Amino acid sequence: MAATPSSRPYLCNCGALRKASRRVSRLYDEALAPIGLGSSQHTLLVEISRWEGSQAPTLWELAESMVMDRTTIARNLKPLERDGYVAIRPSKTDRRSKLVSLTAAGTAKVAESKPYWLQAQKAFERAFGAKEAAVLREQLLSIANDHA
Amino acid sequence: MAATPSSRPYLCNCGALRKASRRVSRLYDEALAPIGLGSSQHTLLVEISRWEGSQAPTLWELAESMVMDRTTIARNLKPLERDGYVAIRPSKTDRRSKLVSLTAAGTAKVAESKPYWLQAQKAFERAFGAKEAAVLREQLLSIANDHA
DNA sequence: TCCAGTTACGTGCATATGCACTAATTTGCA
DNA sequence: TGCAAATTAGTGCATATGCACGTAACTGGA
Repeated sequence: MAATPSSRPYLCNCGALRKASRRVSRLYDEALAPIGLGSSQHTLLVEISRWEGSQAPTLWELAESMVMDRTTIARNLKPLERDGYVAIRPSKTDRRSKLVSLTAAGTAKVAESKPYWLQAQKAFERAFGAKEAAVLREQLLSIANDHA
Repeated sequence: MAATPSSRPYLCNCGALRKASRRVSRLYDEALAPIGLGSSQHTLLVEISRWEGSQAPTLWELAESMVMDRTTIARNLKPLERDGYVAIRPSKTDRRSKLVSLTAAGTAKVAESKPYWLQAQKAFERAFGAKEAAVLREQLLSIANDHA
């Protein structure tokens, strides 16, 4: 037990954020494990699915919306491409760009993952409160999207 | 610009947490770059320093307080040990355990890092609000330490 | 005392994360 | 038109993260 090093208050916003992020990531990882997706992969697939109906995003656009480095996105897509969930093809209007989209299998995987994801989502909100979680999410997203 | 895939609300607590975590980590990484520490390394050094005055933590205890996997802690300590900031020695009362502590150089590094860390800390709180940040930290730490 | 169960750690594997540097392409201005 | 500047992506490197599996050491009861 224990592991309470000091009673001094913990002041680092970054440290608190990362700790919570690790804890919650593991919760979602466990929930998604039965279908072979990690929390990060799941988030990525869902994010791509949010472009449905509009032009497929470039790597750069996807990186922006994921608040991720461009090169990180490219690498994180590798396993998903290998497993047939996403397709990456060069843009016809700009040969530098690559467009990312879900395959049929990818769309199906997102649908399949939903109940597992929901389980983690509910577990979190059972502990933290659903309304509190909604507020927290908004705060976190405003931090994430802070283009200051 | 742009990269707003959909106007549908973003519901995933885990996704929001990870996005915010990445954004803020980069803020702290940049601030700490001049002294050659990453945000994660800085947090780790500070966490170890919080044991000052009491028995040095074992890898297991440190992992607990960092909300990190045991093996992750061990590996993250490697660069810090290599650079002479932390010492890892076997426990004399339990030969399975290893105790982690700061070296003199490590203690000095924590002191040296403070103004750089403070700069990131203030930048964050300038944008998010100091009081709001304090509340957010408490929430994040309660999530991180949720032993449910 | 001795062994079964528990505990603390290390290694191999796979993914996650971002920076510096490089290559190809596009764009805008002279 | 033509080239300098900006944009988009890829590679190499280093660290971050956790799981499965294996090993050594401790602990408690028969």
